[in-house]
Amino acid sequence: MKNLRLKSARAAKDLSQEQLADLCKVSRQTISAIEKGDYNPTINLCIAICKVLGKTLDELFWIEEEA
Amino acid sequence: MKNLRLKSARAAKDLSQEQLADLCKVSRQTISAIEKGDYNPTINLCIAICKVLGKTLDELFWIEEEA
DNA sequence: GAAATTTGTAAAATATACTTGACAAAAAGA
DNA sequence: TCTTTTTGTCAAGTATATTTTACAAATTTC
Repeated sequence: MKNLRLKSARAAKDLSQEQLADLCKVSRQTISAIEKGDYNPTINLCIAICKVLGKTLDELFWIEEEA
Repeated sequence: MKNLRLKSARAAKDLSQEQLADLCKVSRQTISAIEKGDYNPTINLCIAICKVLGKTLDELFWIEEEA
């Protein structure tokens, strides 16, 4: 499932995937894969992304419904 | 760094590490390692733990200060 | 509409999350 | 004290997160 909240938060800071990736010290493909979904990043990376984008874990990564 | 919030939330539900592990479909050692700290679980596992314990990501896994 | 930037995606390699099995120490219950 | 349960930890293996390189499609900018 796509993570549109992340895509939106990144857009709000006017950052490209590559810029966000650099700030999180991770590759561009990793950011792309997370936004694309079907991906299971580590909590430390999620926290790093949240801090760069000024959001919390719940705001960007919490999922209400999960099969 | 130890995750005492997780340990506390588990105690509040009166669950052993092994019981929590079973409910999260993960090994006991993995739960032990997460509570012990120095560990970097995936976001999906964190979400599974949160749901079992009735907590949110921010409550159990958010970190204010990170070197 | 050409050039530059951004994004999607794929394959192979590497790093690391997680498992399994096992044993000892600590804690809890009798 | 004795027994049972819980927890810490280690070593070797498996699964998967992440990297690197690369190319094409899409978007933006001039």
